[in-house]
Amino acid sequence: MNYDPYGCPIRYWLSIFGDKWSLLIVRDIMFKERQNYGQFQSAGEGISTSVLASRLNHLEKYGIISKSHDEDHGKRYIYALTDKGKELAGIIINIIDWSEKFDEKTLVEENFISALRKNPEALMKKMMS
Amino acid sequence: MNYDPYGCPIRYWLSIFGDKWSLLIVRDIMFKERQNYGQFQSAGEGISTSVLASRLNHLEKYGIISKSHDEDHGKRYIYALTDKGKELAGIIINIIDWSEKFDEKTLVEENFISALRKNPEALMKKMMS
DNA sequence: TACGTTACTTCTAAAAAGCAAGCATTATGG
DNA sequence: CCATAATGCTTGCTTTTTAGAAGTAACGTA
Repeated sequence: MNYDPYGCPIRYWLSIFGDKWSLLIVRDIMFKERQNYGQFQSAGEGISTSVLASRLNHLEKYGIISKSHDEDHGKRYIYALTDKGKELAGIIINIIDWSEKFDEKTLVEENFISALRKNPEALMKKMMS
Repeated sequence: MNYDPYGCPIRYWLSIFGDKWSLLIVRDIMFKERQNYGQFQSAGEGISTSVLASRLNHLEKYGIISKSHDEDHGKRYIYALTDKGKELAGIIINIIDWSEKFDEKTLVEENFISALRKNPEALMKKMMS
């Protein structure tokens, strides 16, 4: 049980998601249909605006999210998941599964958990669409 | 597509693994058979000793790793994955899969990747044993 | 052309991480 | 039974990162 230590996939993951906020932004887009700056900020998680700006840049730079003008709304931008970002679904499903299993305080909708454990592939496809 | 915002599983994950080092320690135990302080420290990743000590405490506190005396070796301790820690295998497999797919610089043994994509369940069981 | 909305940037203080050094505990060799 | 070495930390200081409040810039609307 081993793999090449150079170009480690775990380190790559950590270079993008090794902080308290980046994965929450992905979660917000994926599950909560948040898509612009104000929505991320007022999500109640308490991210400071300076860190939010830097995380959005970071995620865009690494190709996880895209940024485009919202035609109908002044200076507003729309942040969305790229394909690379959507394909985080598999990881996120596993995180949800694991947390639900080991943390008493974690609450996940029963529908979601049973879908996850019965047919994860189908759930993933739904999440990525 | 939604789940209850309270007791969020992603936040639980981040409370344990939302930093640059914790997941690397798990990787070291899982794949590199490292199991004591000196081995983690000299792994070449550059973790500072004070942070290493705090991360090991943290992981132990959250039930990811266990700490026991090495009977044969002076003051040495053995750090090992608990069941909860071993069950991170599913998440880690997905991270490896994703990184390999999207990062050119990431290198994973071909055997591992093909095992992962052909029969992830079997690989997981192997990893957890 | 003033005003609200949105998306940031800037500044300062607090917290965390990095780094070098030192200390404590447990063998081990003389 | 005392000096030495190996291991696992702890401590104190410096540097980097984050938090929080405030301010600015771009855009559309009245």
